[in-house]
Amino acid sequence: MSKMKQKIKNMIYNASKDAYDKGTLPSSDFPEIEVEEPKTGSHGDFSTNISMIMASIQKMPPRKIAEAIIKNIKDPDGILDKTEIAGPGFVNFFLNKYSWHPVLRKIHDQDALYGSSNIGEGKKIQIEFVSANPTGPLHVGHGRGAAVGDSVANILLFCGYNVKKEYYVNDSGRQINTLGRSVFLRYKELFGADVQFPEDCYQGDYIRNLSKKVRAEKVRNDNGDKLLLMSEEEAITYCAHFAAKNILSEIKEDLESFGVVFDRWYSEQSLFDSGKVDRVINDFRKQNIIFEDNGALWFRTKDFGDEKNRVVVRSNGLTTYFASDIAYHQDKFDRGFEKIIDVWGADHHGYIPRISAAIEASGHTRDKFNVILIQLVNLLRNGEPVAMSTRSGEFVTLRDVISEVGSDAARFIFLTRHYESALDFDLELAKKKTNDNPVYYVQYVHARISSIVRKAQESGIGDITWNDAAISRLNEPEEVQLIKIMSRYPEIVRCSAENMEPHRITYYLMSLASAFHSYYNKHRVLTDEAELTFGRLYLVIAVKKIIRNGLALLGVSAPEKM
RNA sequence: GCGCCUGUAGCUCAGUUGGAUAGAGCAACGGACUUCUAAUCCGUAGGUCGCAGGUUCGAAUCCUGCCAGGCGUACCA
Repeated sequence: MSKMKQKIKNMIYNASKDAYDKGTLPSSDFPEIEVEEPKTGSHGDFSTNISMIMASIQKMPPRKIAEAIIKNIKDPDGILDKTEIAGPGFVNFFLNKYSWHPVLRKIHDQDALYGSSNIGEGKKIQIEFVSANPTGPLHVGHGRGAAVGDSVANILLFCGYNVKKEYYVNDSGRQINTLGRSVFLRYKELFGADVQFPEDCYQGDYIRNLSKKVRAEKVRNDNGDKLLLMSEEEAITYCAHFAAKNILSEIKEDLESFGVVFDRWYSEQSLFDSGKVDRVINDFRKQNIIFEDNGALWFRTKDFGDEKNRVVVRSNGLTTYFASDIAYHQDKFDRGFEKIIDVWGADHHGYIPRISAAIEASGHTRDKFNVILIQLVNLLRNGEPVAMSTRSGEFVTLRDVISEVGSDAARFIFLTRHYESALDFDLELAKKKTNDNPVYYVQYVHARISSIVRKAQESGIGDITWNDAAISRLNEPEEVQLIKIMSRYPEIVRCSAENMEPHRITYYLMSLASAFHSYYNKHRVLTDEAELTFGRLYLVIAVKKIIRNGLALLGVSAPEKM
């Protein structure tokens, strides 16, 4: 909470108490005081609804209570201009314009840490995101998950959590086998074999490229046709490993160019190799949480609120993904994470009750498990849908998008919506350098201020530090407005962390940018008066710092020049 | 059928966790560059918050029931 808000709260509390002591208010049972910032300026800088809440307790009409409170308000620091009663009984507080100035000092002092907090109290928290199967390149949908996951991680870190980012690699199971089969068939084609390429194999061109890479790899030792001499099973396994490794390193590259770096890449196969999957299945069998029916092993997810029980080992002896997921999520808690976040595509939402069940069965409460469901991304070009079908292999990859519109624009656009609503991503729009495209609108503020600072330095103005006389010159309504907006930043960040909603920061930055651009157009920073210039530089540098900090949380750069 | 998400200005979306007269951008119209970056700004216009009830001082927000769209509902991943 902002310092200012806390001050107002204290004033209200003390005033209520004084009113009770004097007998104006009959009850000392005060509800929690809520102070908010009204959206319309005519309702003051802060406002409280306390008298409406108190009405039933005090058995008095709200406006009477408001009167009693206002009469007892004390303002030793002189921050108030006036107070008033409005509407059904709101008490509105109008602050003296000078009372906002200390916010600027705080921004300069805390610098890159302005807006940070310790609400996380160092709690170990893990966020797992992207986790795309290494069977093909990342596409735009994965990009949205990456942008959201990475940004949430940044925000939580900024708020005092001990955050680890993880990518779960599905490097085992059927789809990896299919990958190997797809590559091997294309490989055979390279040697003139006439193959009927099955529909359930991966269709994309990248499979052909991989088969060529397999051949090239082998060519160092022999004619490149070595795989044809192996058993089919051996060859497929070889291709599978080769291809998965290759694709995974491409995925890693793509993510890095998108500014996303993981702390750990966790292999699904390792859960089998270390025996963790077997162990958890055995444990749960003993506890009768897993039972046998019709030759398959079932998890009693229904007992934990799921709509039906789920298979963990099929009657053919193969485990389902759910089996390794149980072990994986148990392992997350075993590693000491107090809270885990999974970022999934919304089409996986049916999976939540299953994993929740597994977590509860492992002895953890389900409130420690959070899922962020990312809704669909519709890729458009000039308003027309771009074909995207993984089946035919015709999809626009994240790599394509980044190279076309840039990482900054892509990340920002992914974060301009709440992740719970579907997003239209228009490639042409993302490249536009107008107000249609808010990325540049925000970055432009940073570049403009950088330019002003450069000019100031050229004219010999040295370090900009707090100076009472200079700061007191900041009286223009647009200046006070800017400071007020800046004072809200820490609360925005906190809110964004609590709800795991990066878009709140995106919107905040747009409104700060808007206020700055207005100010810039109306007033000059570099004036003939040294003192005024100094004060205004102090102001705009504060804006610059917040823009930089906020963009950093979104994973977007803050350019000095544009 | 059941479950999850969505429904706010012509379009794309916010909405401080229940507050006062519901806000931005785009598109439309009219203005502002000899001055720190016009990738900007200022102004006008635009609304039955899907519909109907309910909860209370007060509802876009909470509860119920409908309507519409998307997704999911495998011994698939």
